[in-house]
Amino acid sequence: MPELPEVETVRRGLEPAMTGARFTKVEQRRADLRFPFPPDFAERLTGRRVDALGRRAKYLLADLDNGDVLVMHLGMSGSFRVDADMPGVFHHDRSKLAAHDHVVFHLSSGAAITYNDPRRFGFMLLEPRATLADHRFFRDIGVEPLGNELDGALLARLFAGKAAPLKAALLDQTLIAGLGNIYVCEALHRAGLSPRREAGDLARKDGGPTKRAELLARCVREVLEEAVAAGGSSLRDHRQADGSLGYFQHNFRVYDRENEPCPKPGCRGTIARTVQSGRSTFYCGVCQR
DNA sequence: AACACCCCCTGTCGGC
DNA sequence: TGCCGACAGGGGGTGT
Repeated sequence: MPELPEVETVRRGLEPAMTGARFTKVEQRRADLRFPFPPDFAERLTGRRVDALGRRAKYLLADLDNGDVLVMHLGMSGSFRVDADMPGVFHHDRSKLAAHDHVVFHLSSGAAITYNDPRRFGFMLLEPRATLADHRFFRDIGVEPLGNELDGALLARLFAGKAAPLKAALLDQTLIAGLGNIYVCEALHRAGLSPRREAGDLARKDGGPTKRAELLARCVREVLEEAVAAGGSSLRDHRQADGSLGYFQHNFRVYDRENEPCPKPGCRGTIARTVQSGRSTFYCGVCQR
């Protein structure tokens, strides 16, 4: 599920239970997810307090009271579940564990937070806050699309000289961080731009932004903001931390809508599917140029 | 440097 | 019904 709006939704769901709480017990139920857990993972977390729960791109960042950061990435299929008010009730004493529940955080708030991830493309790291920006996973991460920086001018600067198609450039986390396959397709449709158009085409010769760059920057922000407001998208029954469903999937205009009529008012096109960089692209060949 | 691929892993779905 | 391939929200690593 998780692109920026979904990760932000997870962050908001976990924040009340985590912030200010201490880890009273950490159950690590296997040695690795995508990567091995950090050495002594459970021991190093136990007793620590969470000072703040943040997000960078698609990463969740729990700032701990000893200067470390618990970094969590959901990969393709990761999710968190919060069971509130269960002091002393440990999952391994009950039959509450589900398949693919890999980590359980028991917190002094009384909440138990369970990480579930069938495909195990997610991972957790424990890194000092002071050097996190230098970590190889974070060193080259691009701009936050919902921060104040992303406008047509910046988009043009990022894309200038790039021969890659817009689809690939928007997916490139070293340029803009947090967009994934769904929201790239949606933003391009809103902007009326072909996913195949050269990214460099959005910069003028003098490096300034074209009208298309201004429009695309607006559409990227708009679709992400709407999705965050809707609690993200719930595909394949994916749920928010509190068990509720995000509903932005009902607002998809092109994603997973191959052969449906283009929803743009007045457009007579049909949504097509193609493959770019090994991922499905959904678009309307009539109104997206 | 800037691609294009392949891979990690499990579950689901459509076609035969 | 069962089997098999294709595909799924990500992204690190390798090779050209």
